[in-house]
Amino acid sequence: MKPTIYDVAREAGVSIATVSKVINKAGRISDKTRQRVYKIMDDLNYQPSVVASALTGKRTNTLGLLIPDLANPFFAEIARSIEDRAQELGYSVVMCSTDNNTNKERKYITLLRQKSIDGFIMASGVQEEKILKELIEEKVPIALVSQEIPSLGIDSVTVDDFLGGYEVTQHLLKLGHKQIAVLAQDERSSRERVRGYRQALTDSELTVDESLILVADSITKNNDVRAGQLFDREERPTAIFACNDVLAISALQAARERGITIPNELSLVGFDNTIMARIVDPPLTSVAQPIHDMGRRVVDILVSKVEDGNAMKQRIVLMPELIIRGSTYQLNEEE
Amino acid sequence: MKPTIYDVAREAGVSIATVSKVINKAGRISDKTRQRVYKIMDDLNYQPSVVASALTGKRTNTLGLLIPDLANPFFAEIARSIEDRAQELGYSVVMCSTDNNTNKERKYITLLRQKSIDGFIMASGVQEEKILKELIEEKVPIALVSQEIPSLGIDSVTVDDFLGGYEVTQHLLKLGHKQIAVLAQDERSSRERVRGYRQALTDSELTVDESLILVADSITKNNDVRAGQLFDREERPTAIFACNDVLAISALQAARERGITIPNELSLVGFDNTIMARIVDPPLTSVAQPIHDMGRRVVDILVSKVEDGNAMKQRIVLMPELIIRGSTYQLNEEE
DNA sequence: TTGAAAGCGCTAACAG
DNA sequence: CTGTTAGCGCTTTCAA
Repeated sequence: MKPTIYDVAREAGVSIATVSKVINKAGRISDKTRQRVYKIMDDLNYQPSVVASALTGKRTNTLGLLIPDLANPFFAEIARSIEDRAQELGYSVVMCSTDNNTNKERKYITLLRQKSIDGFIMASGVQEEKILKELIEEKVPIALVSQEIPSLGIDSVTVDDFLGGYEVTQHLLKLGHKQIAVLAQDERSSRERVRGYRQALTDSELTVDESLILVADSITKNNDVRAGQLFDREERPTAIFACNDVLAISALQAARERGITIPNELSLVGFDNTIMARIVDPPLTSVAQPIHDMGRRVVDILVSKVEDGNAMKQRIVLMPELIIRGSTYQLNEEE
Repeated sequence: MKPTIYDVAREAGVSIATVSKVINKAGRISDKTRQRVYKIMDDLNYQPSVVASALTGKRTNTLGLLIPDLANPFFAEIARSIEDRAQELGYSVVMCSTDNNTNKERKYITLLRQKSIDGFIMASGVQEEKILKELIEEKVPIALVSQEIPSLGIDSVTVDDFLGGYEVTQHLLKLGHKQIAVLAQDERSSRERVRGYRQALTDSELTVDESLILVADSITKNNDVRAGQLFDREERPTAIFACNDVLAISALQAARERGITIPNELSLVGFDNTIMARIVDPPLTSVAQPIHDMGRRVVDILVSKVEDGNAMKQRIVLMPELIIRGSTYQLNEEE
């Protein structure tokens, strides 16, 4: 059997209260007893039970992470950075892939609440505000990453999607592109990026051609079809801004299948700057999100809320960075 | 405050024991009381506390997953499939990226044991057998995935790495390659793959040129340098077998930098068939592991051990599948 | 500086 | 079929 606090107390010839105090570095314990207790704990290889201590109202030191899809490189990287920071602060994290499905979100949340986790990080694009409201009402600490819901005033760490979209578009405009298509996802972040795109066009006194903006259906995998639509138009766009690298790469493949060369005949920009952007050929111009930082900050925020109920609310917006690679190119004059 | 079993009991006018029984569908309860209790639980939005029930010796319904690196696409996919299956069976999973670092492994294991998780899945290439032995002695359920340690007789789900290496090599031999280099990692699985490579050569009555086998140091990121070494030899190999896609892709990039075209001047094979294999150009011939199946099976095994202490031990070996894509090519006669 | 004892929410005999 | 009660391992007053 695993030793309990009673075993330690008995061996050390003290009461369990004393042992508890030395474990938690609480109260005043004489150096002598403290040493003795430490020694016994060591000898017995005693590990306090988090379960028991949680039952008395202490924390479980466990966070829940709701994320759309762990197998997606972007989210996998976020998950990793979150996990690293959590670990540094003494927390474990249980991860749940939601596929952005409201039912799964619900299920996971109930499940994790039964397990008394200390707080939630939502990287999932929670659509149902009700879910979040309930959590807030019950004072469960939450922090969002890579999404924000201004109306609820929840702490969050995001990247300035609007700016990202704006910069991408400006970059393409500078290269001489006027026919810039957009491949978006049905998500808040995509919408912001598209807003940036519109703004950049407007600022350059160009009109927005709505037919160039395609929203991919997030469930079905028919992204290629979408991209295809763009290529099969009579007047093919000279550039595509994809709202994430996955979309960009499906466009890249669709182009390849049609013998359209990138960047000569088509410039392509992605978003997220995942590992995939670096390995395709030509390497993909993409907008980098400071993933590492985002994970770290969101954990810091959540933990501060967990450990101090009325920690200051914060909404952190980090800057995106356009990483220019080989997939974008000066438009030829003659075209 | 969250309602407790007492609140439910009081409202329903029964004892907590009765409530406990309806929650756990144990004992015999009249339909009438059951319905009443259910109704109250619903009205109060009562959620039983896993923490409290765990303290009485029941399970936490939580598994620990030790994995080298969540940000690595191969492991991310495994993690996702494990999580999906666990969720189906009512378990949550705590994920820990170990970087194959023994200290981290130790730390995570202690941490998770304090939290009374029900069992461990090790996808991490645990080197220190002692760690595992301890766990086994203390009867903590464990299952390995993507690695096996025959000496300890631990349940595991793996792919036949030897066969994978063998098939890759045969494929290359059939294409006429004789100078086949290997890029390996310092891991058990790589060693098996290399063993398959050697066997295939031997079976074709070719001698193994040890200088063609390079083992990458897993920590430093100098894979490119390794690949470079191969290209800068006087007699350049005509094919490279990389023991995983990441290595393959660094070789691909090194080749690209040197203007060596694939597959004309160099055939390249990877392993794992991650998403990366599909998106590079040319697409990478790679060995597919049935990741989805592996995750599922390993969870099934672990859960069966958790729920039935003396479930049968199993070591499952699944078959790899060589996926031939554009990166491997018939060697020209004249060369 | 230490210890006795109550209690956290639930389970599992056991008794009725 | 239902209730009483003694823990599970730990924290936390409150006394000593």
